[in-house]
Amino acid sequence: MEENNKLMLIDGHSILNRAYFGLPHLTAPDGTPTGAVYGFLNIMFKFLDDEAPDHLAVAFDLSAPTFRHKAYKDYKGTRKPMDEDLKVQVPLIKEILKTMNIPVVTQEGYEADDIIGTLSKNAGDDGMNVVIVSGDKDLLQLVDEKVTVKNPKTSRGVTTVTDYTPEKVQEEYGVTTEEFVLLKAIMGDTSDNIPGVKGVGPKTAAPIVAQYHTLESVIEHIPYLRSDSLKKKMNDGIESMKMSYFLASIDREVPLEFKICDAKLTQIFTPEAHEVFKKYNFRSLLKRFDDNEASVKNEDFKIPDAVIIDEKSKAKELFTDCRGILGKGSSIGISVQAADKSESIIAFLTGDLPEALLICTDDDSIYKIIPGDDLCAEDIKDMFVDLAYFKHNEKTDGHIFINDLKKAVKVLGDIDKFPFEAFDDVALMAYIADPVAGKYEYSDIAAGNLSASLPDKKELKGDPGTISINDAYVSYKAGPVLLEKLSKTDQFELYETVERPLVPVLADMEKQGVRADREALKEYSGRLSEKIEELTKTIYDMAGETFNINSPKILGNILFDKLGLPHGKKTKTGYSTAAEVLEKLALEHPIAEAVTQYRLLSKLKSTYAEGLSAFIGEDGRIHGDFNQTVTATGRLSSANPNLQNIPVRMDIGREIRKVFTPGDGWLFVDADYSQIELRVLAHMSGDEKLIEAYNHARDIHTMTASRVFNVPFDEVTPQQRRNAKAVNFGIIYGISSFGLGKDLSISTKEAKEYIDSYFKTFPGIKGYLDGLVGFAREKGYSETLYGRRRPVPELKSSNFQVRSFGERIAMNAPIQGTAADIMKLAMIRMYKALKKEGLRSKLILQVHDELIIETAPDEIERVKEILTEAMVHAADLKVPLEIDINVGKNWFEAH
DNA sequence: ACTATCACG
DNA sequence: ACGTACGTGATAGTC
Repeated sequence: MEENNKLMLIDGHSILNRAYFGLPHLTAPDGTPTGAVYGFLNIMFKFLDDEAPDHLAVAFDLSAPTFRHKAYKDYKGTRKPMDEDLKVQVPLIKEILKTMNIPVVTQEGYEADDIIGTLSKNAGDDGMNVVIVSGDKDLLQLVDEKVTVKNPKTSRGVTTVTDYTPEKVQEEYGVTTEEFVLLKAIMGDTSDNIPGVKGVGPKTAAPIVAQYHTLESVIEHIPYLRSDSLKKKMNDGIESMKMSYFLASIDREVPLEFKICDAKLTQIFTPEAHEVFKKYNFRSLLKRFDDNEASVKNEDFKIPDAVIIDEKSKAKELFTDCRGILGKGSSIGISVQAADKSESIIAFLTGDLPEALLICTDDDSIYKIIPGDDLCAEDIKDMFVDLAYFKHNEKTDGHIFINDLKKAVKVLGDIDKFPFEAFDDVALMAYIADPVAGKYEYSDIAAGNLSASLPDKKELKGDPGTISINDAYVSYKAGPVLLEKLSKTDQFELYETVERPLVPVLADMEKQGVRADREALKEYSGRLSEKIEELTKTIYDMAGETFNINSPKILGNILFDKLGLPHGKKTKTGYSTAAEVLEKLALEHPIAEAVTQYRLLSKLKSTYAEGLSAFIGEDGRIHGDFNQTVTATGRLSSANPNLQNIPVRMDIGREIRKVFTPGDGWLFVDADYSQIELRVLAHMSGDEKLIEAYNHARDIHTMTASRVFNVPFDEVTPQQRRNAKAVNFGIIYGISSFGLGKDLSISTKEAKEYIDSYFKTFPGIKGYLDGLVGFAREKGYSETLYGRRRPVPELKSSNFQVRSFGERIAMNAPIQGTAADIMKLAMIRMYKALKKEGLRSKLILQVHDELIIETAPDEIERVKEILTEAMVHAADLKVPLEIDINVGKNWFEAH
C-alpha cells in the first residue's frame, strides 16, 4: 500500500463564495449566518467521500494586499466589498476546520492561488496525485498529469462538478494548461480584475495562443495577425497584456513553512467538531459522526434493509402474516411510495397506482412490495385494501400506522369506499400531541418522539426508496408511543372522533375541488390591468419620475425623501409604507391614495386573478390542499392555492367570487356560523349576561353596545355598534387597551374605559379570561372544550413582551380552537349525512366558519336541511349555534 | 431565506 | 415602563 498518494487542496474563499451564493441563507439557532459554512462543509465532505485523499489542506488569502496585486494599483478599486453575512463566516469556517484537525494555510503577501500552486507543485514533485477544489478558473494553469482541478457549481441546491484534466482544458479552451495564463493575459478576466487586451475575447485569443504558445512569441507575431484591426488592438494592448500575464501567473515557489506532511488527515470527527456542529445545527452533517464514533445513541434505532417482494405468492404470504400480527393485537407500519406525479391531483384523475408499498412488521423486518412478473400494481392495491377491510371488520387491537393518510389514499383509494378507520395517522397524532412542532414528516416524528435523528426527505432527495423505508419504520416505531401520549393527555378521543374521521372529508373535498372560470378570471385580470396602468402613470406624474411602486424601499424613498412627506413609524429596513401609514399621508398628498389603490389592484391581479388561474386544472377546477397539521389552534389551513382568503370585504375584490361556480345546472349552498367564537366564549365562560344576551338578541354587537354604553337597544348608533364589535373581537384576541385603541383610532385610555365597561357588563368574562391565563401558566398549555391542547411556553418568559403574547395566546387559543373543533365536527356530520342519504352533492370548501356545498338542483332543500342540522347541532352549548345559509349560482351570490 | 404587505376568518 | 391585538398563506422585493 502506497503512503502519501493523494493530496486535496481546497481554495477556501472560492468555495465559501460558491456555497454562499448557491445556497439559501441559513442561520444557526442563535442567528449567526451559517449558510456558506454549511455549504462549504457539504462540498468538502462530498469530495472527501469521492476522492478519499489522505492529505487535505485549505488555503485562504489574507486580507492584506499581495505582491502580485500591489503591482497593479487599480486592483482594489473595482472589487466589491464582501457581504457582511459572508464576511463573518470566514473566521467561522477556519475555526471549524481547526476543530477537525484540517490545516488552514495562509501566507502573508500571497494569495491562496499561490499557496495552492506551490503545494501542488511540491506534492506533484513528490509523486503525489493532487486534487484542487476551486470555483475559480484561474487555477486551471496548474493542471497537469498529476494535478486535476475540480470545479463544483451549486445551483438550487444541486451540486455538479466539472473535472479539469489537461484534456478537458484543451477541449474547453483550445489551449494547453501551460498556455492558459497567456490566454487569460489576452482575453482578460473581469471577475479577477485582469484587464487583458481590450476588445479581444476568448474566441479570438485562443487560436493566437494555440499558434504562438508564448508571450514573447505572440508579441513578436502581432504584425502577422489576420486583420488590421486585430493588429491594432493587440499592439495597443501589449503593456496591458504583459501586466495581465504577470497578474494571472500563479507563483509556485512561495516560501512556506507548511509542509505536505502537515496536511496528513488524522481524526476529523473529533468531539470538539461534534460540539460545534451541534451548536450550529448542522444536523445532516452530524450523522457523519455517528459512523465514526459511537458518540450518539442511535444504537437501538437500526433501520433494517427492505426485503423485496415481487411475486404474488410471497405477497399473499406477507399479507396473511400481517393479518396474524394485527389479530394478536400487534401493529405494523406502512408507507406508500408513489410515482412522481402522485402528489398532485393527477393521481386522482388518472387513478395512479403506488410504485411500491412498504410494510414494517417488526423491529427487524421491512418488506418492499413492488410490481413483478406475476404481481401488478393493481394486485398490490387490492391486497392492501383487503388488509384494511380485515382490520376494519375484525376490530382487532392491532394498528396500521401510516404517516399522512390523506395523501396515501389519493394514490390508493376510492375515497368513498376506503375504510379510513382502519388506519392510524402518526402525523395527525403527533400534531395533536404537539401542534406547534411545525412539521410531521418521519424525520420530525422520529426526532420528537423517538429521540432519533434521521436524514430528512430533503437530504434523501433522489432516493425515494430510503425515504419510504424510513417512513414505514418510523410510523411503526412511533405509532404506539403516540397512542400512549394521546391517552395520557386525554386527547385520544379528540383524535378518534375529530381528526381521524376528518381525513376522508378533506380528501374528498380536495378530490372534488372547486370549479373556476379561467376566461372570466382573464377578463377580470384585464380590467385590473387597465386601471393599474392608469394609476401607475398618475403615480409617476406625481412623483416626477418612474420607479418600482412594488418596492416598499424605493416607494419609501420617493414618499419620504423626495416628496418630504412626514414618515410615521419605521421598520427595520426603512420607512413603513403600510396601508395605515398611507391612510394618514392621504391628507398630505394625493399620491398616497393612488398608491393605496395601486396596491389594492395589484394584489387582486397578482395573487388572485393570475395566481388562481395557475391552479385551474384540466378539469376546470381548483384542487387546493386543506392542511390538517399546520395551525397551533386546531384550525385548518388552505394552500396551493389558499382558498380561505378569497377577497370579500371590498366590492372590487368580492367580484372575484363570481368565477367560482358549481357544475352546470348545480348550485352552491353556503352556510356560515354567526359569531361562533363569541358563542363559544359565552358557553365556556358561563357568563350569565352573555348567555342571556345570546338567548334574546339576534345582534350581539348591538346588544353589547347597548349594555356597554348604557343606551336602549333600539337607540344604539352605528358608531356605537362598530365600537362594540371591535371590543368583542378584542376579547377574543386577548384584549389590550392599546390594541383596541389602535383598531378604533381612539386613545389607549378611552379604549381601557370601553374594556372596563365591558367587563362590568359581563362580569363572568373577566374571571374566565384570567382563569385561562392562570390555567395555562400552571399547566404549560391551554385547552379547548374538546381537550385540544396548545403549549404556551411564552408565559414563562422573563421578557414582558413575550409573556404578554403568551397571555393573549392563552385567552385566544381555547376560543378559536373550540370553534375550530366544532366546525370539524360539523364537517364530519355533513359528510356522513350526504353519504348516508346517497346524495350527489359535495362539501367542497371550508373557510373557518363557513361551509360550501356544491349541490345538485334536486337536492337543494335536503342539503339545506342537513347542513343546518349538521352545523347547528355539531355541539350542544349553553347558547344556540346559529347559521346564515344562502343559495347561489356562484360564490359571490351564495355568500 | 427573510421582510413587508395584504387577503381572509 | 415595557409594545401589542388571535390565526393563516401568497406575492414581490431584497439579501
